[in-house]
Amino acid sequence: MADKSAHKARTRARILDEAASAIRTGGAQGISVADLMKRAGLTHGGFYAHFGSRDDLVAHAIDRMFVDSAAMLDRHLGVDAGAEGLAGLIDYYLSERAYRAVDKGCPLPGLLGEAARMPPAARERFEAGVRAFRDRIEQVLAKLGRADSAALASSIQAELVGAMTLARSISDETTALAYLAASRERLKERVT
Amino acid sequence: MADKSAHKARTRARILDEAASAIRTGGAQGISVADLMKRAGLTHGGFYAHFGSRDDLVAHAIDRMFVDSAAMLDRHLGVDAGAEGLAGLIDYYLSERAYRAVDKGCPLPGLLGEAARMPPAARERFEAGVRAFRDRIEQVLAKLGRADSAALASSIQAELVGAMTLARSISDETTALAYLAASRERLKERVT
DNA sequence: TGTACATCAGTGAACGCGCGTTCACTGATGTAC
DNA sequence: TGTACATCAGTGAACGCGCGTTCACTGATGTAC
Repeated sequence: MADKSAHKARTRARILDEAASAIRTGGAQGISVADLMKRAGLTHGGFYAHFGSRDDLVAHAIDRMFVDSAAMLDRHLGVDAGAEGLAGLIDYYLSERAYRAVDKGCPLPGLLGEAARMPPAARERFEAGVRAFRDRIEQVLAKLGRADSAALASSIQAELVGAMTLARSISDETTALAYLAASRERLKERVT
Repeated sequence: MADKSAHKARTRARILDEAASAIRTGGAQGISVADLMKRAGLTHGGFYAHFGSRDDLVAHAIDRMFVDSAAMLDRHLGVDAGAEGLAGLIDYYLSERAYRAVDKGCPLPGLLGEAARMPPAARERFEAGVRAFRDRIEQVLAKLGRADSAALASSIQAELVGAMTLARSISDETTALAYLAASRERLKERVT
């Protein structure tokens, strides 16, 4: 019995992993139940033993994605992070590595455009993730004594996600990487 | 005969208008041929007298959207535009009015996320639009004597589209408008 | 330890539906005489 | 000016397809005696 339910939990986690990866690449609208189950090595009928509906899966997958994202923020903006922490986050967030790892990393660039059209449960999770990201940046700025920490945090988040989304939308790599480099340098100037 | 073909051209333009509006709201993936034709007051079968396929329509609609967008840029960044022109563009682009007019205005925020998944013809048009937008900003900055005009133009474009896309993705209006205000002020500081 | 039974994760055929696309047609309009 | 014909924008039924979802089933595993 214990073995059986552990097995089920592992299968569910595998489906969620595949969903998170597929959504980052193709958007929440772009995934199909049958496709996902095939990627997880299963047949589509078994899906409903794990999730109530496609929308239910999307909401959980988005939750999952922001857990990874929060871990990334913690690594750079830990308790004692100062200006170097922020600079490290900027370099990492807009790195060539992050640019290429479309199926991993921050879920914001991939989801931004369709957030407004998401089913309510998924959207709530999405917005909580956006807020948490912004608040972490603001906390560091406030600790650095910036009076305008709230507005500056919003502005920095906007440029971070804007630059990555733009870069990913462009097919010419040189141009795409130039966008990342330009925003990396500008952003670091702005936080120091 | 002349009347007939003029009539057909007008119908085609009406379909394109509806498509541009629907794509801005629901994305290129989100429109359906039948839905579009109904909005234009026609039945779906007639669609193929005007366009070769759904993809063909999407490509033309995106072209169309960037024509409107170029007109907006011209208004603010005309031949003799200086710093005030840029500031005007920023205020306009991130205005509450532009935020609410999802079905008009700049096509970038709505299309960014799915650009990478668009059919080739549509994507080419999209990228030409992104380039034209960036280049216009760079020209003004260069004329103002900014040595870093290329990188700064990219960075400004990233924050412009990032702030609007973020704002549109958030359901709480106060928070959304705060994003716009924060980036408006920061961006104007950066270009003066 | 061995056998009989219960559980339940996963299978695969089937459903209704909306989609993009095709096509035979209609009927208003423009042309020829 | 009036009639007969040609054109063609738009109609609406039909198609094949992939989708999300349902469901009767199978067969491996865990439990009871």
